[in-house]
Amino acid sequence: MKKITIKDIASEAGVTPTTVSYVLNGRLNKVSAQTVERIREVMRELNYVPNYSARTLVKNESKLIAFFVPYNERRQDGLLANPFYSQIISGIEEVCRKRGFHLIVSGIDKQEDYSDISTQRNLDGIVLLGVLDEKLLAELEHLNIPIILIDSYIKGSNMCVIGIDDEQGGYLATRHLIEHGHRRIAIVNGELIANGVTERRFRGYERAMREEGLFRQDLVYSGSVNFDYGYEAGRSILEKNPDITAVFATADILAFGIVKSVYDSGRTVPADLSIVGFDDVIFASMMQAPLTTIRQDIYRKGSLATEILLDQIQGKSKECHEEIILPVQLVERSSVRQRM
Amino acid sequence: MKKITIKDIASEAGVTPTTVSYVLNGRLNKVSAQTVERIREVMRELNYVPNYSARTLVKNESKLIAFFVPYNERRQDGLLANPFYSQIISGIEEVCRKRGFHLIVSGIDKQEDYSDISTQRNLDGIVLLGVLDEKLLAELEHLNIPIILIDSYIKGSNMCVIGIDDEQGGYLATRHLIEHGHRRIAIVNGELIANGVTERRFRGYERAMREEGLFRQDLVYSGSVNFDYGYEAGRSILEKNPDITAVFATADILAFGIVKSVYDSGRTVPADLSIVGFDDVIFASMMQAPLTTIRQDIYRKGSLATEILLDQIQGKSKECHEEIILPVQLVERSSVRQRM
DNA sequence: TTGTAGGCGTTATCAA
DNA sequence: TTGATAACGCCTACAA
Repeated sequence: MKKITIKDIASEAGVTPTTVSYVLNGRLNKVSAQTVERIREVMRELNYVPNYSARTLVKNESKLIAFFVPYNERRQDGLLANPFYSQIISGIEEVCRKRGFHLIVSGIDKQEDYSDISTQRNLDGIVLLGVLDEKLLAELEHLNIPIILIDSYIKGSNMCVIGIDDEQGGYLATRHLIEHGHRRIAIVNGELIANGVTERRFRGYERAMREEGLFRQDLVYSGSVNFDYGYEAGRSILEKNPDITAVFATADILAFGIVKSVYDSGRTVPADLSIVGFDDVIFASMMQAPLTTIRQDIYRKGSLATEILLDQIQGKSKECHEEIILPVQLVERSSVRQRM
Repeated sequence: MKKITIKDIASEAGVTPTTVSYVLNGRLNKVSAQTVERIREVMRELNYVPNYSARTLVKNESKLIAFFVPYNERRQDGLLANPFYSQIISGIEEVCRKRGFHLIVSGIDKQEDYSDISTQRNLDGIVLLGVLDEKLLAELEHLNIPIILIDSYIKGSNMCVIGIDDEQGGYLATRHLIEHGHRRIAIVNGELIANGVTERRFRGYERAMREEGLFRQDLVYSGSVNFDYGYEAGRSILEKNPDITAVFATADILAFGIVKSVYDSGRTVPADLSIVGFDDVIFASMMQAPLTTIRQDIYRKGSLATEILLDQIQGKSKECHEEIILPVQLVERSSVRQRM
């Protein structure tokens, strides 16, 4: 199947490529109404579809953005298997599609990858998840295209940041447990990387605990953010610290692991252990004993980030220096019990 | 930041763009060893990154493939929120990355979208999920690029198809329940679209049931493949058909809904209702009462599909007419009880 | 071993 | 209102 180009349209319509290009780019005041109509008709007949590579080359805009996810080699079950990622991609993809952009999705390990893809493809913009490396950000600024950071607590200049109030979320979760009569409340956590979201959630926990004089270092469990670590931490709590009555898990996926360990040991949630999660991943509400958790609108995070990014790309909005903080909210379900 | 082009490299190295292009394209026999070295060095110094748009334009290959997911307007929670999708994307993305391709992810509603994106971007290949429309396939063949179908039971000529033995999976699941002493076994199902995967799974169920003379039309529940319908079907079974002791759910997500409805009615799994799912989505094993289910390797489906596609693109493999059937396997966990 | 010239499909500038 | 022409960055015959 031969490719239809602007030239084919031109000769078929009896004009030059230039004229066709005009109507293609909406310069309708420069072309007579009837020529416009004729050209349009030919385009329909021949089923013309523009070539973005050519267009990108001359216009220096690609209608292409990328979503980059930091990638650890350790994670062998696949980069995006975490439901959190898929929900966020969902939001990004949908906005892209509706606004005529295409979306490249890629995991990233080495630093250069970011800028390589971006210059190779002439990306118009980038959505970046959870990046915490200042050097990297500096590098990215060189690219000179709009970038929006999701869940980062450091930022480059002229980059939008969108996130949630993680500290407040951690505080809310912990307060909820305290108000339900719990005193010995553990936190199960990812690695406490400086400026990461889990660190903020931890701080919220710490604040709530200190307010009541309840904070103790041996209530803090730190590992990786995945099911297996949650399970492990759960077992350890049940076996070695049976006086702990409640746990704040800084991610639902951790909470799931803990819940499982409770049941596997013949106990139940919330009778034997109360749990509050974080994220409100889609599965949190699906469990038999639905998880009380801190809700953030993950889909919205992705879609809003993309709206802002595309606005910037299309010059609809100024450069963006402030942070956008989406609200968090405690969703009460069935994983916390009231103690006397 | 000025863009570094092949010309900059050339002038810096004291040669012409042609020579640079040679080393870029591995025509090393055409260039003297020292010039190669010099050019390479300059490229490193200047941090040269090739422009894929330009390259695509002349070579007519883009190093870009797309993953298309059929999109229903009905689904408002976001296209990819289903963990099944995220696991499959994971597999696709990783193979792409490792083999130097980039991946576009897009939902698709209207038929034209497929071919539009593909010609706009000069896609080198396409991974298509669950497409059942013959007309569409015919259209796609026009594109004349490798396409691989995942989970389709109809196929165009010269398209690879990769799937699993859905019929066998349905059969295995049902046999498992029969062997555990169940007689009244319901099936909870998506819409029975001709040639869809759920239809095959249904057939496996039907065969197993008929073998034992157990098949009855009123044991068949059909709706949409999502949590809510599972819940609804579960309630209906418990209330109106309490003599049903077991259910085969043709997707884990349906099973989750059923499980929830059982617990919500004050009953438990598997004491009051035995359940077998299908897919072995990542959550299936995470539940407190882990789900007995038919396992398919979703990640592998994505990665293998992509390997095959890229092989075809790079001419490593011939055109592909056969179907690839990945094995399924019953994973016994805790959602089925033995009846006397 | 290296260079020249033309072209990939599109847009932008300037002229007609 | 339309058309020539050059340019975007790169590749490939072909020539030197």
